[in-house]
Amino acid sequence: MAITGDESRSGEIESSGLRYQRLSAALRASIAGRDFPPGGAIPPERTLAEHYDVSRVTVRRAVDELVNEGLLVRRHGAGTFVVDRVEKQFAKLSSFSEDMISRGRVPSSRWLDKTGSFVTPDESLSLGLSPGSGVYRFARLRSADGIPMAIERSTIASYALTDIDAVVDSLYAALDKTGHRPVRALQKLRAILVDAESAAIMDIEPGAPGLMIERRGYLADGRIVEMTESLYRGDAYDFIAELVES
Amino acid sequence: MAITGDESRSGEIESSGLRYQRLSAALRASIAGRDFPPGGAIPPERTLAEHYDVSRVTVRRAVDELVNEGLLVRRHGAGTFVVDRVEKQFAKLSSFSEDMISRGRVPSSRWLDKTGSFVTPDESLSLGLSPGSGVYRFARLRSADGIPMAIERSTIASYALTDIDAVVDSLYAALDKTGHRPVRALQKLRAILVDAESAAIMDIEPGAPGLMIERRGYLADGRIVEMTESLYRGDAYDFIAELVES
DNA sequence: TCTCTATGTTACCAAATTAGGACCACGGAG
DNA sequence: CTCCGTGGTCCTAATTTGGTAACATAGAGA
Repeated sequence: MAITGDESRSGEIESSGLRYQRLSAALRASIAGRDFPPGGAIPPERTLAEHYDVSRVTVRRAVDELVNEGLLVRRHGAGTFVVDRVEKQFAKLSSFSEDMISRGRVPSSRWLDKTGSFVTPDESLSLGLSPGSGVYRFARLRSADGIPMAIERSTIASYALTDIDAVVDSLYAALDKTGHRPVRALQKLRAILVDAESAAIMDIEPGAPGLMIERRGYLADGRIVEMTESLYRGDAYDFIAELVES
Repeated sequence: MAITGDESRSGEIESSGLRYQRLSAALRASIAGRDFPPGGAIPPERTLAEHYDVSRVTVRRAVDELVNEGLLVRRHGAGTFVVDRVEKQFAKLSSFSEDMISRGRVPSSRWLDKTGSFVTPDESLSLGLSPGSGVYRFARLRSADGIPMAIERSTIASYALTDIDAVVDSLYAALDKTGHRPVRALQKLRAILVDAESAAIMDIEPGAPGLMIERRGYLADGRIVEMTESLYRGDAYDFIAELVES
C-alpha cells in the first residue's frame, strides 16, 4: 500500500505533497482520532515504514515534525509516545514550577521571608511537634513570565533541613537532600477575597478573588514535615484535575 | 490505500506499546472492575508474572505505575494491596451528596431549571455533538442542612437520558441506567466573585468569593456526555484532595 | 550533462525494555 | 521461636527500539 499513485478517493486533497508530509498528516490524524492511546507508544519506526511502505528515513522525518509540534515524545530504546496532557495536569496541583513550565511560561520567585523561629501553639498541633521546637519559615512571591501569580508561605520542621540557607530554589529539592521529602500531601482549598497586604504584594486590587490552598506534606512514617499556605490569584490561575468515578 | 486520517484498519498497529504499560492497564481494569477487592491483596508478583507470561521485572514496573497513581500500596513481606481510600478522595471532589453526608450534614436540592433544548455552537464543540443535536439542561441549588452551598448547572447529551424526567434525584444514577455514566472526568477550577444573580439564589452578598468548577464527564469511548458548571460558596465550602508526590 | 533534492537501502551504535535468575529482608502463621 | 511466602535488590544477557551515518537512486530543473 504505497502512498504514491493512489488517488483513488475523490476529494483527497491530502494526496499531494511530499511523502513525509503526507505521512505526518496521517499520523497526526491518528493521534487526534485516538487510534494511538494518549500516553502510549506509537508503532516503532520500522513497523510504520513497513506498514506504509516507505523508508525509515521518511518515517523519521514525518515523526520529527510531530515531535517538533509537541504531539510526540521520543524515548531512545523505548519508543515514541503520544504526549499525555491529562496525566501531567494532575501533578500540576502540587508543583508551581512544573505547572508553569508545562504551560510554556517562565517561573520565577522572590523571597519575602526566610527565617528560623519556634512553633506557635497552633503549629505545634498541626505539625505534631512539641512546643518550643524549631521551625523554618519561608515566604515567596511566585511569578510566571514576570507576572505575580501566587504567594507561598511554608513552615518546615527544623529537623528536615540542615540550615536555613539550604533552600535556594526548590524547597522540595532541599527536603530531598535530607531524606525528608514528603511522600504524600493533603490539600485543603477554598475561595477567599484577597486581603490588602497580599494584594499589594501581587499588585492586584484588594477584594479580588483568590484561591487559598493549605497543604500538609507527610513523610512515609506519617509525620508532618511541611505546612504550606498558598494564595493564588483567581483571575489568572486555573486548576485542572482529572478524576475517576467509581 | 492512501494514508489518510480515515484509515481504519489499524489492527496490526494496535498491539503495539510497551509490555508493562499494557499490563498495568490490565491490572487497572481489574482493580476498577473489583476483580481485586478494595483493601485486599492482589496476587503476588511471581504469580502475576506466570499468569501473564511476562518477567517479574515487567510485573514490578506495571505495579510501580499503579503504586505511583495511588491505586496500590506495597507492604514488604506481606503483599501488594488495593487502596480503597483513593476513590473516596476523588469521589469527594465530584459528588456533592456523598461529600455532605461524610461531613455529617444533610444534603438537599432545589430545581432551578430542567429543560430540553438544542446545543449552542459553543456547546457542540465542547460536547462533540453536531449542531442541532438535542441536550438536556439541569440547574439545581444544592444545600447542606438547609443552607445554600452551591449552584450546579449541567448540560447532558440527549442520547444519554431516556427523557427529561429520568433525573429525579441523582444525575449520575440516571446516566447509569442508560449506560452512559462517565467513567472519568476532567475538572477545571478557579476562584471568582459571585455575580448578583447567583448571589441572590444562594442568599449571599454579591461580590463574595466563590469557587467555579467546570467538569466534563467522559464515557469509556472518549465521548463527552456531561458538562457541569458548579459555583460553590467560598465562605462555606472547602475542597480536600490528597496527592502523592513523585 | 550537471546539480540539487527527496527518497531509499544498508549498516552499525546507543539506550531502554524484557527475561531469567539469585539472594536478601520483612511479616505473618504456626 | 522457626518456616515460608512476600516484596526489594542486584546481576547478566537477549531483544527491541530510536539515533546516526554512508551511499545509492530517481526525478526536476538549470
